[in-house]
Amino acid sequence: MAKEITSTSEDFNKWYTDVIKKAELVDYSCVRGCVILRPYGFAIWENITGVVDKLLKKIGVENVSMPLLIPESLLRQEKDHIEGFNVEAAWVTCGGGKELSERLCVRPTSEVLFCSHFSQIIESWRDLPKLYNQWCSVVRWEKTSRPFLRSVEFHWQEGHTIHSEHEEAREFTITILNLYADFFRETLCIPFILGKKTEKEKFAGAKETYTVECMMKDGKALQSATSHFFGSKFAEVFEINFRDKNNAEKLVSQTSWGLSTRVIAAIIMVHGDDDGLVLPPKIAPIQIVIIPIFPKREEILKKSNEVFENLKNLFRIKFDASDHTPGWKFAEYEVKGVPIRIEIGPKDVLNDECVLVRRDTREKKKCFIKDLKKNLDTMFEDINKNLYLKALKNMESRIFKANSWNEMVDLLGYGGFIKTLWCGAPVCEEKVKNELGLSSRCMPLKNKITEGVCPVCGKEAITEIFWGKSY
RNA sequence: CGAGGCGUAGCUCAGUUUGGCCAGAGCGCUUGGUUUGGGACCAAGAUGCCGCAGGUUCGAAUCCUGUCGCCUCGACCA
Repeated sequence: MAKEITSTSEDFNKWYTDVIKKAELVDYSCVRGCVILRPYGFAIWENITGVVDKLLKKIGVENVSMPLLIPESLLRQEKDHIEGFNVEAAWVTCGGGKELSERLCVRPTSEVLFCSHFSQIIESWRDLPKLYNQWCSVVRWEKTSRPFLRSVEFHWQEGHTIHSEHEEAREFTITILNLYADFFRETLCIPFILGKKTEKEKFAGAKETYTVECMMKDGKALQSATSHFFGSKFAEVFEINFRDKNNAEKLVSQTSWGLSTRVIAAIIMVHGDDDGLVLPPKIAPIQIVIIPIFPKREEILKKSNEVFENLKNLFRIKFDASDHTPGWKFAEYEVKGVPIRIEIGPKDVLNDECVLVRRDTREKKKCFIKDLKKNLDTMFEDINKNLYLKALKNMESRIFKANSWNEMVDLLGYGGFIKTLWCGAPVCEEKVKNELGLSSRCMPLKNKITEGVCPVCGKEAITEIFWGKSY
């Protein structure tokens, strides 16, 4: 066996790093915490950005590009914001062989750059809203890093919008959250809990932070996309004001939201199995691979090529005529998570057939070549459905309700989310964190609270909340 | 940043305790041939400043000091 992958049951963390290496998604670079996205890994990201970019443009978001560097004085203007990012900031202190008079921060996020720009270009209510986004990479000096999950440099999109009214901004925060949610469900086949972060867990400088909270196969949580409502918190500091319809001066209301290469970690850990990646068809760099069983036999090569030519404009498809054995290729494309493979061998050529094999279920199916297109379409649909439902089942089976502190303690060993009521007090959240090792994941948007008490302090509860271990 | 583990061939590792026939194995890679419906086989090859820098010693992969990097678990974060 050439490519050994640690099994998920033996060591989930090792399995994860094995998979990303064996599937050739990343390689480690010579800079600590910075990884190289290899062609196959970057292709996944390109497919993700392609879909998300389209969704954003559909609702009127425009792409821009902000500088990589932020002057220290600018970054320091909003107090909560710099506090949140201070420890993980990377600084440029030298340029052109000279010490700089002011340090420049390599952007950890671009709120302040957008703010300072907005303050320049906004004058009238007619200029609003501005719905901006940029695709870029940012740097956060993380102490420990793991590819896709947490790295010093990572790629993402960061959206920044300003609106004339708080209500409109808040609504937009939720619009984006729902856009992310649709993307996770429809494109990535990943289930999630939509919710609001607690004060403790929210973004540095935000008034409210909303999250797409996903559960990995091992029961741990991954905050996979976020959307923040700022109100006028930044607008005040950066003086982003405008004249409203009554000629009164007014501050804008603001949002920001982001989705990073971390979603690739989610894809790996939600769908993957002991044989490697299982990629959702819509973002798989190779959706179909054709494997000829005897690539040197002319009739097989010819038939395979014919199939390839017929499908190549409909799907992202690869024809592998290399001289590896079929068994080697089967395993190789399974590691890489290719959703469907087409086998064409001597028996098939005789009947003008081929064999379709699904990555997610391993199901094999004979198919007449003339019916391929139709069969592939339905198979892709099935795969999409199956991936989502399987992941949903796993998540739901790992959400445990607890009514008391003792029940919470009893549920600790199972791995997953614990759902309780909560009084809203930070001390209770702190206690759960310190004594149970669980952080609050989110307060669900679909809050079904009627009445009850907080299991930590016994006082009246104001919300439902999910607890869990997170990546 | 705290606790632990690890750096030897492209990869996985043996060798380190007890310094000296100790530069090794398997996989991969190259070439040729036979194979091919679940990671094929045979033959012939190529590949190393033993992470890096100092030190101890007649002699260091092996002992000492420093340093860099990686992994796991905490803390912190998307």
